[in-house]
Amino acid sequence: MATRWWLLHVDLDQFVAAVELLRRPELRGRPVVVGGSGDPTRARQVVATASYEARAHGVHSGMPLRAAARRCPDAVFLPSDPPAYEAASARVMAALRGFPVRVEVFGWDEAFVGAEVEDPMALAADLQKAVFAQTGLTCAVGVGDNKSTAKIAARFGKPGGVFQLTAGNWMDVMGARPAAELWGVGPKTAKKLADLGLHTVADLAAADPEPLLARFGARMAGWLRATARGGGDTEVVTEPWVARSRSRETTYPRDLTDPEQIAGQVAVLARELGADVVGEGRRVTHVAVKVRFASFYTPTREMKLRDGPTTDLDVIERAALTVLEKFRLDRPVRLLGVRTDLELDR
DNA sequence: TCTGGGGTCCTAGGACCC
DNA sequence: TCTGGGGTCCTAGGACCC
Repeated sequence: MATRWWLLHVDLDQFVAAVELLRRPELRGRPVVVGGSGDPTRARQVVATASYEARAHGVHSGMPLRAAARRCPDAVFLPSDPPAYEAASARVMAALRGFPVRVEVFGWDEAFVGAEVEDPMALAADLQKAVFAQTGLTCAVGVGDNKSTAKIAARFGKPGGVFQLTAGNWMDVMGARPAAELWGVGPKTAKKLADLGLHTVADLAAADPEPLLARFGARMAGWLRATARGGGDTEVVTEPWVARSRSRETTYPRDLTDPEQIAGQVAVLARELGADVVGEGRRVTHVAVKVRFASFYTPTREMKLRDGPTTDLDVIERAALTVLEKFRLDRPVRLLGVRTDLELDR
Protein backbone atom coordinates (compact mmCIF):
# COMPACT_ATOMS: atom_id res chain seq x y z
CA MET A 1 0.00 0.00 0.00
CA ALA A 2 1.36 3.39 -0.97
CA THR A 3 1.54 6.47 1.16
CA ARG A 4 -0.56 9.51 0.35
CA TRP A 5 -1.48 12.81 1.92
CA TRP A 6 -4.24 12.67 4.53
CA LEU A 7 -5.99 15.26 6.60
CA LEU A 8 -7.00 14.43 10.14
CA HIS A 9 -9.06 16.42 12.58
CA VAL A 10 -8.37 15.97 16.28
CA ASP A 11 -11.25 17.07 18.51
CA LEU A 12 -10.94 16.81 22.30
CA ASP A 13 -13.89 15.26 24.13
CA GLN A 14 -15.85 17.69 26.35
CA PHE A 15 -12.60 19.60 26.56
CA VAL A 16 -13.33 22.21 29.22
CA ALA A 17 -15.15 19.77 31.47
CA ALA A 18 -12.40 17.19 30.94
CA VAL A 19 -9.71 19.65 32.06
CA GLU A 20 -11.69 20.35 35.21
CA LEU A 21 -12.05 16.62 35.88
CA LEU A 22 -8.28 16.18 35.62
CA ARG A 23 -7.76 18.33 38.68
CA ARG A 24 -10.94 17.17 40.44
CA PRO A 25 -10.91 13.43 39.81
CA GLU A 26 -13.45 12.93 42.58
CA LEU A 27 -16.05 14.49 40.24
CA ARG A 28 -15.54 11.84 37.57
CA GLY A 29 -18.85 10.17 36.71
CA ARG A 30 -20.88 13.11 38.03
CA PRO A 31 -22.60 15.71 35.86
CA VAL A 32 -20.31 18.73 35.63
CA VAL A 33 -21.28 22.09 34.18
CA VAL A 34 -18.70 24.81 33.52
CA GLY A 35 -19.71 28.36 32.80
CA GLY A 36 -19.68 31.95 34.02
CA SER A 37 -18.81 32.37 37.66
CA GLY A 38 -20.08 28.88 38.43
CA ASP A 39 -23.07 30.15 40.37
CA PRO A 40 -26.26 28.62 38.97
CA THR A 41 -28.45 31.07 40.88
CA ARG A 42 -27.07 34.05 38.99
CA ALA A 43 -28.94 35.33 35.96
CA ARG A 44 -27.34 36.16 32.61
CA GLN A 45 -24.77 33.40 32.68
CA VAL A 46 -24.73 30.39 30.40
CA VAL A 47 -23.17 26.94 30.14
CA ALA A 48 -19.80 26.91 28.40
CA THR A 49 -19.36 23.12 28.48
CA ALA A 50 -21.39 20.31 30.01
CA SER A 51 -19.87 16.92 30.76
CA TYR A 52 -21.43 13.93 29.02
CA GLU A 53 -23.23 13.03 32.25
CA ALA A 54 -24.79 16.51 32.34
CA ARG A 55 -25.66 16.34 28.63
CA ALA A 56 -27.59 13.17 29.36
CA HIS A 57 -29.89 15.37 31.47
CA GLY A 58 -30.44 17.75 28.56
CA VAL A 59 -27.84 20.30 29.58
CA HIS A 60 -25.95 21.85 26.67
CA SER A 61 -23.70 24.80 25.98
CA GLY A 62 -25.42 28.13 25.61
CA MET A 63 -28.16 27.17 28.03
CA PRO A 64 -28.67 29.56 30.99
CA LEU A 65 -27.02 28.19 34.13
CA ARG A 66 -30.33 28.44 35.99
CA ALA A 67 -32.02 26.31 33.37
CA ALA A 68 -29.19 23.78 33.65
CA ALA A 69 -29.65 23.67 37.43
CA ARG A 70 -33.34 22.95 36.98
CA ARG A 71 -32.70 20.18 34.51
CA CYS A 72 -29.90 18.67 36.48
CA PRO A 73 -30.07 19.60 40.18
CA ASP A 74 -27.26 17.19 41.06
CA ALA A 75 -24.79 18.85 38.70
CA VAL A 76 -21.56 20.34 40.00
CA PHE A 77 -21.20 23.92 38.74
CA LEU A 78 -17.71 25.27 38.18
CA PRO A 79 -16.49 28.69 37.08
CA SER A 80 -14.76 29.05 33.74
CA ASP A 81 -10.95 29.15 34.04
CA PRO A 82 -9.54 30.05 30.61
CA PRO A 83 -5.84 30.02 31.61
CA ALA A 84 -6.17 26.38 32.70
CA TYR A 85 -7.72 25.46 29.35
CA GLU A 86 -5.04 27.30 27.44
CA ALA A 87 -2.35 25.42 29.34
CA ALA A 88 -4.01 22.06 28.71
CA SER A 89 -4.48 22.95 25.05
CA ALA A 90 -0.77 23.71 24.70
CA ARG A 91 0.07 20.26 26.11
CA VAL A 92 -2.26 18.61 23.61
CA MET A 93 -0.72 20.48 20.68
CA ALA A 94 2.76 19.58 21.88
CA ALA A 95 1.76 15.92 21.93
CA LEU A 96 0.56 16.15 18.33
CA ARG A 97 3.74 17.91 17.25
CA GLY A 98 5.70 14.96 18.56
CA PHE A 99 4.71 13.16 15.35
CA PRO A 100 6.23 13.74 11.91
CA VAL A 101 3.11 15.60 10.77
CA ARG A 102 1.93 19.14 10.11
CA VAL A 103 -0.26 20.56 12.88
CA GLU A 104 -2.68 23.47 12.56
CA VAL A 105 -4.08 24.62 15.89
CA PHE A 106 -7.77 25.37 15.50
CA GLY A 107 -9.01 26.79 18.75
CA TRP A 108 -8.42 25.42 22.24
CA ASP A 109 -9.67 21.95 21.62
CA GLU A 110 -9.17 21.18 17.95
CA ALA A 111 -6.33 20.68 15.52
CA PHE A 112 -5.94 19.71 11.90
CA VAL A 113 -3.12 17.29 11.18
CA GLY A 114 -1.69 16.79 7.71
CA ALA A 115 0.34 13.68 7.18
CA GLU A 116 1.89 11.59 4.44
CA VAL A 117 1.16 8.04 5.61
CA GLU A 118 0.07 4.65 4.45
CA ASP A 119 -2.44 3.95 7.19
CA PRO A 120 -4.23 7.07 8.52
CA MET A 121 -6.43 5.05 10.88
CA ALA A 122 -3.30 3.73 12.60
CA LEU A 123 -1.93 7.26 12.81
CA ALA A 124 -5.22 8.44 14.32
CA ALA A 125 -5.05 5.77 16.99
CA ASP A 126 -1.42 6.67 17.73
CA LEU A 127 -2.35 10.35 18.08
CA GLN A 128 -5.10 9.45 20.54
CA LYS A 129 -2.73 7.31 22.60
CA ALA A 130 -0.08 10.01 22.71
CA VAL A 131 -2.54 12.74 23.66
CA PHE A 132 -3.98 10.61 26.44
CA ALA A 133 -0.56 9.53 27.71
CA GLN A 134 0.78 13.07 27.81
CA THR A 135 -2.33 14.94 28.98
CA GLY A 136 -4.90 12.51 30.38
CA LEU A 137 -7.42 13.83 27.84
CA THR A 138 -9.32 11.83 25.25
CA CYS A 139 -10.21 12.91 21.75
CA ALA A 140 -12.02 11.84 18.63
CA VAL A 141 -10.12 11.82 15.35
CA GLY A 142 -11.67 12.31 11.93
CA VAL A 143 -9.77 11.01 8.92
CA GLY A 144 -10.55 12.81 5.69
CA ASP A 145 -9.10 14.01 2.45
CA ASN A 146 -9.66 17.66 3.29
CA LYS A 147 -10.50 19.80 6.32
CA SER A 148 -14.24 19.59 5.80
CA THR A 149 -14.45 15.81 5.52
CA ALA A 150 -12.00 15.36 8.39
CA LYS A 151 -13.94 17.74 10.60
CA ILE A 152 -17.27 16.05 9.93
CA ALA A 153 -15.68 12.64 10.34
CA ALA A 154 -14.55 13.54 13.85
CA ARG A 155 -18.18 14.07 14.87
CA PHE A 156 -18.90 10.45 13.98
CA GLY A 157 -15.91 9.41 16.06
CA LYS A 158 -17.12 11.14 19.22
CA PRO A 159 -16.37 10.42 21.91
CA GLY A 160 -12.97 8.85 21.81
CA GLY A 161 -13.21 7.09 18.45
CA VAL A 162 -11.89 7.35 14.92
CA PHE A 163 -13.96 7.69 11.76
CA GLN A 164 -12.91 7.92 8.13
CA LEU A 165 -14.88 10.05 5.68
CA THR A 166 -13.46 10.50 2.21
CA ALA A 167 -14.58 10.66 -1.41
CA GLY A 168 -15.18 6.90 -1.31
CA ASN A 169 -17.92 6.94 1.34
CA TRP A 170 -18.98 10.61 1.33
CA MET A 171 -22.36 10.21 -0.36
CA ASP A 172 -23.16 6.95 1.42
CA VAL A 173 -22.57 8.57 4.80
CA MET A 174 -23.70 12.15 4.19
CA GLY A 175 -26.05 12.13 1.20
CA ALA A 176 -29.28 11.62 3.13
CA ARG A 177 -28.32 13.93 6.00
CA PRO A 178 -29.58 17.51 6.35
CA ALA A 179 -27.51 20.13 4.56
CA ALA A 180 -27.09 21.87 7.93
CA GLU A 181 -24.68 19.11 8.93
CA LEU A 182 -22.15 20.55 6.51
CA TRP A 183 -19.41 22.53 8.19
CA GLY A 184 -20.20 26.19 7.50
CA VAL A 185 -23.89 25.72 6.76
CA GLY A 186 -25.81 27.17 9.67
CA PRO A 187 -29.51 27.63 10.36
CA LYS A 188 -29.95 30.66 8.09
CA THR A 189 -28.32 29.07 5.09
CA ALA A 190 -30.18 25.82 5.70
CA LYS A 191 -33.45 27.75 5.67
CA LYS A 192 -32.60 29.44 2.38
CA LEU A 193 -31.65 26.08 0.89
CA ALA A 194 -34.92 24.58 2.10
CA ASP A 195 -36.75 27.44 0.37
CA LEU A 196 -35.11 26.25 -2.85
CA GLY A 197 -36.28 22.70 -2.14
CA LEU A 198 -32.79 21.58 -1.10
CA HIS A 199 -32.93 19.66 2.15
CA THR A 200 -30.20 17.06 2.12
CA VAL A 201 -26.54 17.02 1.24
CA ALA A 202 -27.42 14.98 -1.86
CA ASP A 203 -30.04 17.55 -2.88
CA LEU A 204 -27.44 20.28 -2.69
CA ALA A 205 -24.77 18.25 -4.45
CA ALA A 206 -27.09 17.69 -7.41
CA ALA A 207 -28.66 21.15 -7.37
CA ASP A 208 -29.19 23.29 -10.44
CA PRO A 209 -26.51 26.00 -10.20
CA GLU A 210 -28.72 28.86 -11.40
CA PRO A 211 -31.03 29.27 -8.39
CA LEU A 212 -28.07 28.83 -6.04
CA LEU A 213 -26.22 31.57 -7.87
CA ALA A 214 -29.21 33.89 -7.73
CA ARG A 215 -29.79 33.27 -4.04
CA PHE A 216 -26.25 33.18 -2.68
CA GLY A 217 -23.89 34.88 -5.13
CA ALA A 218 -21.10 33.26 -7.10
CA ARG A 219 -18.67 32.67 -4.28
CA MET A 220 -21.06 31.14 -1.76
CA ALA A 221 -22.92 29.14 -4.44
CA GLY A 222 -19.67 27.60 -5.64
CA TRP A 223 -18.60 26.80 -2.11
CA LEU A 224 -21.96 25.21 -1.25
CA ARG A 225 -21.81 22.89 -4.26
CA ALA A 226 -18.22 21.93 -3.55
CA THR A 227 -18.75 21.23 0.13
CA ALA A 228 -21.89 19.18 -0.55
CA ARG A 229 -19.80 17.02 -2.86
CA GLY A 230 -17.22 16.34 -0.17
CA GLY A 231 -14.76 18.99 -1.30
CA GLY A 232 -12.78 21.29 0.94
CA ASP A 233 -9.59 23.08 1.82
CA THR A 234 -6.48 20.93 2.15
CA GLU A 235 -3.95 23.48 3.35
CA VAL A 236 -2.51 22.91 6.82
CA VAL A 237 -1.07 26.15 8.20
CA THR A 238 1.51 25.40 10.87
CA GLU A 239 2.49 29.01 11.59
CA PRO A 240 0.86 30.40 14.75
CA TRP A 241 -2.34 32.30 14.07
CA VAL A 242 -2.05 36.07 14.17
CA ALA A 243 -5.27 37.54 15.55
CA ARG A 244 -7.05 40.10 13.35
CA SER A 245 -9.00 41.54 16.24
CA ARG A 246 -9.52 41.36 19.98
CA SER A 247 -12.66 42.22 21.87
CA ARG A 248 -14.01 42.43 25.36
CA GLU A 249 -17.67 42.52 26.25
CA THR A 250 -19.76 42.32 29.38
CA THR A 251 -23.38 41.52 30.02
CA TYR A 252 -24.31 43.39 33.17
CA PRO A 253 -26.31 41.67 35.89
CA ARG A 254 -28.72 44.60 35.69
CA ASP A 255 -29.38 46.85 32.72
CA LEU A 256 -27.58 50.17 32.57
CA THR A 257 -29.60 53.31 31.89
CA ASP A 258 -27.39 56.22 32.92
CA PRO A 259 -25.41 57.49 29.89
CA GLU A 260 -22.58 58.61 32.15
CA GLN A 261 -22.29 55.15 33.61
CA ILE A 262 -22.44 53.60 30.14
CA ALA A 263 -19.62 55.84 28.95
CA GLY A 264 -17.63 54.97 32.06
CA GLN A 265 -18.01 51.25 31.39
CA VAL A 266 -17.01 51.65 27.74
CA ALA A 267 -13.92 53.52 28.87
CA VAL A 268 -13.03 50.71 31.28
CA LEU A 269 -13.50 48.04 28.60
CA ALA A 270 -11.44 50.04 26.09
CA ARG A 271 -8.54 50.52 28.51
CA GLU A 272 -8.49 46.88 29.65
CA LEU A 273 -8.63 45.64 26.08
CA GLY A 274 -6.06 48.18 24.95
CA ALA A 275 -3.67 47.09 27.69
CA ASP A 276 -4.05 43.48 26.56
CA VAL A 277 -3.38 44.09 22.88
CA VAL A 278 -0.54 46.50 23.48
CA GLY A 279 0.89 43.95 25.90
CA GLU A 280 0.87 41.47 23.03
CA GLY A 281 2.89 43.91 20.98
CA ARG A 282 0.08 44.80 18.62
CA ARG A 283 -1.09 48.13 17.21
CA VAL A 284 -4.75 49.10 16.96
CA THR A 285 -6.18 50.30 13.64
CA HIS A 286 -9.94 50.44 14.31
CA VAL A 287 -12.13 50.66 17.39
CA ALA A 288 -15.67 49.31 17.47
CA VAL A 289 -18.36 49.51 20.14
CA LYS A 290 -21.24 47.09 20.53
CA VAL A 291 -24.38 47.86 22.48
CA ARG A 292 -27.02 45.28 23.27
CA PHE A 293 -30.25 46.85 24.38
CA ALA A 294 -32.72 45.12 26.66
CA SER A 295 -34.71 44.15 23.53
CA PHE A 296 -31.60 42.23 22.38
CA TYR A 297 -31.21 44.56 19.42
CA THR A 298 -27.42 44.71 19.06
CA PRO A 299 -26.01 47.31 16.69
CA THR A 300 -22.26 48.00 16.41
CA ARG A 301 -20.47 51.15 15.33
CA GLU A 302 -16.82 51.55 14.50
CA MET A 303 -14.19 53.94 13.25
CA LYS A 304 -10.78 53.77 11.72
CA LEU A 305 -8.21 55.67 13.75
CA ARG A 306 -7.50 58.82 11.76
CA ASP A 307 -3.90 59.15 12.85
CA GLY A 308 -2.97 55.59 12.00
CA PRO A 309 -2.25 52.50 14.11
CA THR A 310 -1.62 53.19 17.78
CA THR A 311 -0.47 51.71 21.06
CA ASP A 312 -1.73 54.71 23.03
CA LEU A 313 -4.40 53.69 25.54
CA ASP A 314 -5.72 57.25 25.71
CA VAL A 315 -6.27 57.26 21.95
CA ILE A 316 -8.04 53.90 22.12
CA GLU A 317 -10.27 55.00 24.99
CA ARG A 318 -11.14 58.32 23.31
CA ALA A 319 -11.96 56.54 20.07
CA ALA A 320 -14.29 54.16 21.89
CA LEU A 321 -16.09 57.10 23.51
CA THR A 322 -16.34 58.88 20.16
CA VAL A 323 -17.85 55.78 18.58
CA LEU A 324 -20.25 55.44 21.50
CA GLU A 325 -21.67 58.86 20.58
CA LYS A 326 -23.07 57.32 17.40
CA PHE A 327 -25.66 55.49 19.51
CA ARG A 328 -28.89 56.85 20.91
CA LEU A 329 -28.73 55.60 24.47
CA ASP A 330 -32.36 56.15 25.32
CA ARG A 331 -33.16 52.55 26.24
CA PRO A 332 -31.81 50.16 28.87
CA VAL A 333 -28.52 48.52 27.92
CA ARG A 334 -27.70 44.94 28.95
CA LEU A 335 -24.32 44.51 27.23
CA LEU A 336 -21.43 46.71 26.21
CA GLY A 337 -18.49 45.58 24.11
CA VAL A 338 -15.35 47.06 22.62
CA ARG A 339 -13.42 45.52 19.75
CA THR A 340 -10.06 46.55 18.39
CA ASP A 341 -8.93 45.62 14.91
CA LEU A 342 -5.20 45.01 14.80
CA GLU A 343 -2.50 45.88 12.34
CA LEU A 344 -1.05 42.90 10.45
CA ASP A 345 2.47 42.44 9.11
CA ARG A 346 4.49 43.87 11.91
C1' DT B 1 -37.24 31.80 35.45
C1' DC B 2 -35.26 34.01 28.69
C1' DT B 3 -31.00 34.53 25.62
C1' DG B 4 -22.29 34.57 27.36
C1' DG B 5 -17.96 35.69 25.32
C1' DG B 6 -14.51 35.65 21.68
C1' DG B 7 -13.53 35.25 17.15
C1' DT B 8 -13.45 35.21 11.33
C1' DC B 9 -14.99 36.27 6.80
C1' DC B 10 -18.15 38.09 3.34
C1' DT B 11 -21.33 41.48 1.26
C1' DA B 12 -23.45 45.74 0.24
C1' DG B 13 -24.11 50.62 0.00
C1' DG B 14 -22.45 55.28 0.15
C1' DA B 15 -18.60 58.49 -0.19
C1' DC B 16 -15.20 60.10 -2.89
C1' DC B 17 -12.06 60.48 -6.70
C1' DC B 18 -10.74 60.33 -11.52
C1' DT C 1 -27.06 70.74 -19.03
C1' DC C 2 -29.83 64.85 -17.89
C1' DT C 3 -26.12 62.22 -17.44
C1' DG C 4 -21.16 58.44 -17.70
C1' DG C 5 -18.57 54.76 -15.59
C1' DG C 6 -14.85 52.59 -12.68
C1' DG C 7 -12.19 51.91 -8.54
C1' DT C 8 -11.27 52.15 -3.66
C1' DC C 9 -12.16 53.24 1.07
C1' DC C 10 -15.15 53.03 4.91
C1' DT C 11 -18.87 51.37 7.75
C1' DA C 12 -22.72 48.25 9.09
C1' DG C 13 -24.63 43.99 9.21
C1' DG C 14 -25.06 39.01 8.45
C1' DA C 15 -23.61 34.41 9.12
C1' DC C 16 -20.99 31.04 11.14
C1' DC C 17 -17.89 28.78 14.43
C1' DC C 18 -15.95 27.31 19.11
